[in-house]
Amino acid sequence: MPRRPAKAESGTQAAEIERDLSAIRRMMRKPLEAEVSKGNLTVPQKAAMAVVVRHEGISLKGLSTAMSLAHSTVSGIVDRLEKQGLVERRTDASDGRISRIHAAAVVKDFVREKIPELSRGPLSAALDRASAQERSQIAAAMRRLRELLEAAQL
Amino acid sequence: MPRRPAKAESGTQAAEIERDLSAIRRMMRKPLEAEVSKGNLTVPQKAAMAVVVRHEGISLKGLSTAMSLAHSTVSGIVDRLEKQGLVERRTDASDGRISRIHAAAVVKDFVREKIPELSRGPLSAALDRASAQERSQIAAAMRRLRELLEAAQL
DNA sequence: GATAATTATGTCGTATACGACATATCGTAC
DNA sequence: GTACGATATGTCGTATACGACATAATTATC
Repeated sequence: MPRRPAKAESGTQAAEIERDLSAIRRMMRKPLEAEVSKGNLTVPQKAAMAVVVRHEGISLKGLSTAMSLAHSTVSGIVDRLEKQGLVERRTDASDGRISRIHAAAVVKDFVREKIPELSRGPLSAALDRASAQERSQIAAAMRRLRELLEAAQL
Repeated sequence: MPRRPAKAESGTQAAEIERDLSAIRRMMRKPLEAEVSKGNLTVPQKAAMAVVVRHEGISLKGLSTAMSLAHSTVSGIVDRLEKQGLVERRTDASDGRISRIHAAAVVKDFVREKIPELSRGPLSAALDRASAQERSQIAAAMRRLRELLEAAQL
């Protein structure tokens, strides 16, 4: 028989948070998709480009770590970017296992120019509507939740 | 040269929050996958089952709304549950457009028994490690972020 | 009562996203 | 220098997840 504490139920909160996360994720994606259909990049592709431009020749491992995604996922993203000629894989000279990712010259300028606005996605727009204090609270809560999950993971 | 205002940069916060969300999502999924490979349900499937058991004969539209997912996504989830015989689609008698989703008898008991623990996923475990105050702060921040995104959506 | 607009699903193509497995390469121990 | 473990990547199968489109059925409009 599960105990039913009178105090705030973490189970109910968990369910609520899960729904919130689902909705948040969905809305963060939505407005960008419009831009994507105009021939631009998807959200993860954009994020990957930003990292690659900032860290020219980053390894796939490094990129997947930076993006908090599985290497197999990032491999597919890079595949698609490569197919569009936006990125190139070059095997490292000294270590043949590593495939270093380089941004095409055209893209570097493009990204450096556009990233400030590109990175101003729906999340930034939403945060602008909040006070500095609220932003800090949200950021702190997010960080805390991540820590809690990491701790529970062990 | 990007200006560096002394005050908190919402752009930096946004980038941080995005990374946190990615990591959070990943960790929330991970431990469940182990259970899944034991022949159980995936996270979205579990969530769908919980809703269906609670709302016997819910429409696909209703289910997708409850889950904050596109109807096409939920359609696929129901497909897979149906293939396993856990769920059944029955066209509504009075309105032929609606396909009402019913949980198999076996599943109802199963879910009613197991859901309390099943829903005690990694998120609940993580929240247990936090104080009641922290939990409230996290839940509030999540709700606020969702509201902000919804507002920005308009 | 026929037609148009709306609504609920289904389906398709594509892009994430993961784990499991395979392969190639490096470092190390021997 | 060879065998062995660790590491980096690639590949495969599956499950989300979405928008766009098609279809069927209800409702509204005339």
